[in-house]
Amino acid sequence: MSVRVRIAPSPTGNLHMGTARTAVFNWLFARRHGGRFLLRIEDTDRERSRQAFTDSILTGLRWLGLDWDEEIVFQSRRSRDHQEAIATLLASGQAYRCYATEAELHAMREAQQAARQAPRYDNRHRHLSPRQVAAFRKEGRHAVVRFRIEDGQEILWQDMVRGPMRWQGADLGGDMVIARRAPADQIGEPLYNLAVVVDDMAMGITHVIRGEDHIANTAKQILLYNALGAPQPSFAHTPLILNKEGRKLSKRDGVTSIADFQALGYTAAAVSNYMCLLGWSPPKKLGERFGLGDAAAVFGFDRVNKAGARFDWDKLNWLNSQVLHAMDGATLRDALLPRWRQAGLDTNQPQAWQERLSALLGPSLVVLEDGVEQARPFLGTPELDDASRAQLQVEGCQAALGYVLQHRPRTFEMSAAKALLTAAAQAAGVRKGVVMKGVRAALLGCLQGPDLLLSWELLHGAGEDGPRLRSALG
RNA sequence: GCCCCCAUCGUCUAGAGGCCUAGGACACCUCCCUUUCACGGAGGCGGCAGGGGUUCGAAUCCCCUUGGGGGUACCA
Repeated sequence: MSVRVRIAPSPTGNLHMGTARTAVFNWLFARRHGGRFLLRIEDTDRERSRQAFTDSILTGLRWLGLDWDEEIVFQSRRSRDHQEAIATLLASGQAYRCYATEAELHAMREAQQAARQAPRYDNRHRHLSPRQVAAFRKEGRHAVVRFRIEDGQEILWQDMVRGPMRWQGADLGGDMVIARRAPADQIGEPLYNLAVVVDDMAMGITHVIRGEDHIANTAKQILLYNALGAPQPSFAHTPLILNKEGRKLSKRDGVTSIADFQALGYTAAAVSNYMCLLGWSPPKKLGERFGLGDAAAVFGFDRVNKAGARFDWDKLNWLNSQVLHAMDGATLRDALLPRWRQAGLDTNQPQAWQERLSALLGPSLVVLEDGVEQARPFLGTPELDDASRAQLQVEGCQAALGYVLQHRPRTFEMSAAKALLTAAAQAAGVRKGVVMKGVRAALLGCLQGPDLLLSWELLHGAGEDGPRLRSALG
């Protein structure tokens, strides 16, 4: 049977790290086995679901390169199937209506808590007599639908990450609600566990790959598969991504949405690479810098860790810088251009010139956004910083700059420029370092940056070196 | 509270009983390259949570302790 997996985010927030990493694992597994990677939007929580979040999820997945294979399934459009399944369970007696009011359930939980017991539904309406039911209905009570969960049973599955798993029915909290409260002659909106199982069945999902936080759901869902007469899929519960404090990464941890990373100037290559590294260890031959395609060729759950993995900015930064350093000028320029525009920098230079600038800046970038500040001295007239101003006041610096300006050749030539700096130092009677720093200050307005001669050459090409040297004098 | 899961350098990890004097990567430190900042290169620091077993032999298997995490919805 061919592999079919899915990622099933709910559009109640932007695509974030945890979901994306789960998507990565699903995608890798599908590609590794020549299977299909599907997408289902779980938008049954009407209160919290937003179209904008659906868009964010699709955009994010595409950006990462996680292409899905079939039409997107929207859970909200599958309510007929859900209702049918619930009706089936109701008809077979595996589910029943519970008329307990919220107040009654609340009181029940209070009592349990007071007695230091685990909160759970006490199955009080599991065996209602027809008379009791009639009484509740006459009262006008609404009802939820509950699925029977026998306390005595044991639920077993072989987890692709964790090995043999075992769960006691008694630890599942009593008969579970599968349909929201509704008038007693109707079936309310389906709840998560029911909808997931029905949809996974309909979509022919063979392997459910999701975060460790779903383990308890898996036990409940296996019961539903059985009740609905469907074979249960394989399960893989991946370790969670943890924040700095070692807790499950959540939206409250600041930068966690994929769009945030993109905005900061992280590349899809680095982000997807890093997500693979959180919890999965690639075989040695792959190294640790690789594309999704390379990873897909060797991916397996045998090398997925069980313990949660802390998110580490340093490592992501390093990966991203590696990606950026390896980019050629043309690619980098295309990536940088929108950011330059956004920052209001002068982008009127010829494309080739911008590409050379990008190539010059490349090795010092960690994120694309760094390319804005670092390009600033080249694009538009720079403001001299304090250190530069001070440098221009250094004994002999002005004389040296004057000499440089005077003897500046029409066409820039590397060795000639180098010789000119030496000559200027001699003429002004200062060390060469003074001249180099002085020229740098005059040209770029700051004392640090890429290679001086290459920077100069670039500015010369833009016709900027003369004016800048001149304005630094005087 | 109850249930479940997990545990190797600061972080991500390799490790399937002898190949381990525990390997790699990031971070950190030093040096080299460079008359700047980076890049790059070469070194260095640093770990099997603790205690019991099993075994000729344990980071690896078992138990306990401790620590951490997840779950406990008419959310997904």
